[in-house]
Amino acid sequence: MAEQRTERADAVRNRRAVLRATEQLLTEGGGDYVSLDRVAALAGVGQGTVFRRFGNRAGLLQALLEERSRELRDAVTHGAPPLGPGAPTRQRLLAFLDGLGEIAERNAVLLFAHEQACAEDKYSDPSYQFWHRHLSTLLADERPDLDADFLAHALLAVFDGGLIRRLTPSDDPRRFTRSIQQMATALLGRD
Amino acid sequence: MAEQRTERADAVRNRRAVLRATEQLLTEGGGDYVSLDRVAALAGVGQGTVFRRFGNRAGLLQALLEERSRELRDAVTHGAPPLGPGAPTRQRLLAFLDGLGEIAERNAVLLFAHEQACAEDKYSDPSYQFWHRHLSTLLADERPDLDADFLAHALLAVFDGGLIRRLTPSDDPRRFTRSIQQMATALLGRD
DNA sequence: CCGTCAAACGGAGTATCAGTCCGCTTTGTC
DNA sequence: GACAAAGCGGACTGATACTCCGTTTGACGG
Repeated sequence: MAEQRTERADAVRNRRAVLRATEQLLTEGGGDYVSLDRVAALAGVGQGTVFRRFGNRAGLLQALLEERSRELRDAVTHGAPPLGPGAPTRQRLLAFLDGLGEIAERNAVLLFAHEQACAEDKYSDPSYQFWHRHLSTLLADERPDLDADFLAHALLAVFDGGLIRRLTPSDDPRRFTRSIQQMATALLGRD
Repeated sequence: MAEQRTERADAVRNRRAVLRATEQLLTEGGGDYVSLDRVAALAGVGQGTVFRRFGNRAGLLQALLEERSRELRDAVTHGAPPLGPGAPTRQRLLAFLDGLGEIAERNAVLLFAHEQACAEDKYSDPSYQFWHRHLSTLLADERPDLDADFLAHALLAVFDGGLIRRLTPSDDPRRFTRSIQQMATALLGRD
């Protein structure tokens, strides 16, 4: 609970270097290109450092993903409408899908690499659980007659890196988001 | 196109042995336990044989999966209603989800291993494309106003090995199928 | 400014796999 | 039974995730 010692200066420097190296390798050569020795080499650190910091490959990608979705997470809990509390449920839901969709579209490669690395633990990941809880709550509020827990999983399952890559042509980068919003609307019905 | 030579007797024997070995390892120790040298050893063949026959790890799992879904595939194209042609679209769709759901529930581990191994190629897989085409056609027929192509991908995305494992408690083995049927029904609306 | 020590580091080492290669064996056929 | 083609085996390669431990570094009290 209490306070943790301040992170050592070299530790901070290295953590950043590793994340930036990961980003660079990811854009340069895709998910498979991000091997941990390459990351370490490019960041100018030893492999041990990478692992001490991030635990494993999945943790590294996870950290990067979280860095890129922190804003949405905050907006959803403390932000203003339509994302944050206060707005009508249906509107919040569509706004949330828009936000998550944009992140996913812009990070399809990272998302895919993360899914591969996570394997089964994807569902125990705090980030996943957060999105799931949020979605599930909104869905339950709007359609108490349906199985909100399942539907939340189902909607999140569509945020698949590989699928999004297929469904995101460069001339229409928001195609995926539009489609999933349409799907959610159909799911909620006209009411 | 013409005819291919009949498969040599030893080849048949080995192919079967490899598939059976894969099954056994899968149930014994899960997806990660199925390494190709283990499969080869248990089947009593060399690794080369496994690769010549199945191409790679994904191909091996794919073959097993296809073996276990061939029946549904046939029923969908040539079978009697409610799966086959002739029945009302909505009924065919629910019957199809029931069939695919049962296969998925019973083979969640295999499904998961296959997804891991396939990586991105999952979507180019003939089996995937077949299910997608079928679903897409049915959806387009029932709700021409929606994006059937996307919805078919979305529904198939929910057939995720890891998710199904989580959603399939032993005391209620059809939970997943029921939920996805409910979801499809909501999606199609009351009409 | 310096001594101390826990925290952090580096990178060689380990274990495990997917997938290849090529000399040898089996099978089907005439 | 001889021949060619199809198939076989398993050692080998290359890649990669992750570990281990001797060494270095930085924060901090004196």
